[in-house]
Amino acid sequence: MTRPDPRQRMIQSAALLMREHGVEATSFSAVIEHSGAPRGSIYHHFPNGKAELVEAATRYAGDVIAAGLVAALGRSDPVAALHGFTNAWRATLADSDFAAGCPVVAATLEGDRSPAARDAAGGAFDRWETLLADAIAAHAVTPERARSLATLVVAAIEGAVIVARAQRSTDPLDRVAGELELLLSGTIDPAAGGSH
Amino acid sequence: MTRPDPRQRMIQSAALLMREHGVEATSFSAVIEHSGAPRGSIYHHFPNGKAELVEAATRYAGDVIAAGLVAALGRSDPVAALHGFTNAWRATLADSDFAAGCPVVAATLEGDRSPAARDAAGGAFDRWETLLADAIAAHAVTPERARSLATLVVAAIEGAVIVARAQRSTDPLDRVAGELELLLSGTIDPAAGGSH
DNA sequence: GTCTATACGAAGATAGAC
DNA sequence: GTCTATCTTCGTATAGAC
Repeated sequence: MTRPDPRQRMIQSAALLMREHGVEATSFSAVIEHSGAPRGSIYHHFPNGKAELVEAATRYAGDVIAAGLVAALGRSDPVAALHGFTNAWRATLADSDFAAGCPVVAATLEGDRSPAARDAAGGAFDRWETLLADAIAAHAVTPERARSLATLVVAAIEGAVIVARAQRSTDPLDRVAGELELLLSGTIDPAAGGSH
Repeated sequence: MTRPDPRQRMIQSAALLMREHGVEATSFSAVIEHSGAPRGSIYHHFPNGKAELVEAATRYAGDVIAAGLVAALGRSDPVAALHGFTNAWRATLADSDFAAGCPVVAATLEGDRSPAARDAAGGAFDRWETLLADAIAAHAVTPERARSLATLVVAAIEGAVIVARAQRSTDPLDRVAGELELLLSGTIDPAAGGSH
């Protein structure tokens, strides 16, 4: 358990701050303070400045969530994995008093000044969709249908997290999760695809 | 067709700028320039400064979309109304080169410094959900189910718009719209509720 | 209601020492 | 790799004249 290098800590801190306060409000000062990284080395680690940090943080967040998806889909069927994911979001919302959202969404919304970060966000969404779509397609669903179901799941959960933050309640997420699980369990064939 | 007063023009401009650049990047200078409103009267019209402007813009955007929902649901069934709405979003995305999103979402994400705006966003989401839920419940669906379907629709569309912006493509929105229409048309009873 | 001028702070970024 | 100092720009907000 070696301590991660400053660069990595800054990236993690940036992702955490972005998901709570947005990209614009995630200043270098805030990242320095949160990560405990040395002040003087920002432009050593990120020569292109903030745009580079934001892009790296977006990519990092995308990777973390993708890894979670891979793990969840590897040990259970899509419906159970979805259930676990919405549970994790519930915990994140409650633990942060509804301040924390998704860093990838933050990068998308303020992406007009960081095209690279926005593209990284688009790539992250695509990877999540593909992971989900492949898992769904393994259960006797056509690839096209699996893809549109996967997009719906990703979009609906991201949207539900936003509504939940605005209303300071997990109820919207609960309702969305219920509908998604109902739809998914009614569409896929539980018998197929089971390598579990 | 009288020209709206400066205050109203500033509110509209703020909403337009917020949906493209976010709350933080919507500066007074930008609002002044976009609206053509007089510089010196900002704090005359908005004594509480930017927080007040952002709250007003969020409320305004919520009202505009709610009015659109009322109109669409008044002249057609929920499925057709949904179709019209996603079409409108497609146009907004394409016309803005995928820069424009939803001002209410923007207010939610950067709502840690404008609690009033965030609350207005939560209220807007709730009204949209209620409008949709009532319309769905009129078609032989239980109120609880109608509510969760309505939340899913709102969340999924907002999420799809975000994914579409990140990927600079309307495809995600197309897939989500297709799934939502399929789900909705398969759940509601077209014969019921028809005052059309 | 609208103007100009200005105070004040914070942000991103650069330069040069160590 | 990390430090400090500094430049520049831009933001919100206020004061006081018209």
